[in-house]
Amino acid sequence: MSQHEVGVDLETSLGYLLKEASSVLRAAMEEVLRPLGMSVTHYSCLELLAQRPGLSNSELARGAFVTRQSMNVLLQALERDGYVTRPAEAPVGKALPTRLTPRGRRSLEKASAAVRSVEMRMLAGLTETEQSRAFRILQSMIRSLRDGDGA
Amino acid sequence: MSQHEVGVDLETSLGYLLKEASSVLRAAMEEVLRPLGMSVTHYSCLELLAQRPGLSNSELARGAFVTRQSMNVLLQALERDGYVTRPAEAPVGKALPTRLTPRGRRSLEKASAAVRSVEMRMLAGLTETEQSRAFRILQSMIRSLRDGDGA
DNA sequence: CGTTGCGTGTCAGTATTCTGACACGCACCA
DNA sequence: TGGTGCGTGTCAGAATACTGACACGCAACG
Repeated sequence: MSQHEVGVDLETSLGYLLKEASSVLRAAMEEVLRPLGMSVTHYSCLELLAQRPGLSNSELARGAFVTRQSMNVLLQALERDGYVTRPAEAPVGKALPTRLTPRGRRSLEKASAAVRSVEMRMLAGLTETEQSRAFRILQSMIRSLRDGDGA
Repeated sequence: MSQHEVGVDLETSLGYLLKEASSVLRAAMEEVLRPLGMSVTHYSCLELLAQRPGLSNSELARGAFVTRQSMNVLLQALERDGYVTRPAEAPVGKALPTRLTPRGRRSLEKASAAVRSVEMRMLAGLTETEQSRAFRILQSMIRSLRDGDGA
């Protein structure tokens, strides 16, 4: 029942392995983020804002792979606790550009270091060449899946 | 602010790319599974049972990357709808070995073909060599993260 | 000028998953 | 014989994310 399968063989499926890797990575991130009182989405939001200041709620949602509704609840909490700021009025359109406060930036520093250590650990057994290959391969997978999206 | 970063550069982070790939793959799977009235976890459970009959609730949960509590609610629904069977009494210990019914097997066939087509699309732009490399690289990442788990 | 399409923020309700906790069965070892 | 550790199934509650829907601002086009 495990050879000449019409379906998907879990032992050799790259899709399954991809999901497993992502799951283990997420768990490892949660582990180091929990002591800092931060969730993965929480961290993702702050990191996105540090690298691309002024992102709107919808853009943050896309970057963190959640819906804008979910990101909005998070942003409201972050704003309430003084980690980010949003203008009361939209400078253009309806999009509210969000920015980190000094407190948010400080909070991110420790988290970012922690996450970076996790990523280093993940890549520990790989050569530079393998890492570049992994990068290109993953990008190819993403592109292939996106292209055939509405086809 | 994007070079010599202490933190994580989203543009070059393998961790971020991994999450993105996983997210896109999940979305693609949901898209082809929805017409069949099946969620990703739903499908994962059936596929696991097809390839490893007699798995317990906890084992299925680990295989599908959810908690046993979540898997249990799913299993109860699947059992109620006649896709799987579980004995009333545990043959040994407390673990209840689960098996697909003919109906479950039939339902899985279409889903498995659909998911397989998604995986084929994902790998369309990759050579055989690249696929083997991807496999080994992902396994290395998983092992590295798991090893340093409780360290 | 109107209207069509697209992206956005937001409200409400639903679903899903998770965390915490308890009791049970088995294996191991003192 | 009794105790300890581990894995399991299950109940209850909370957190989280999602789907659906609405109104608004902007740009493109007739």
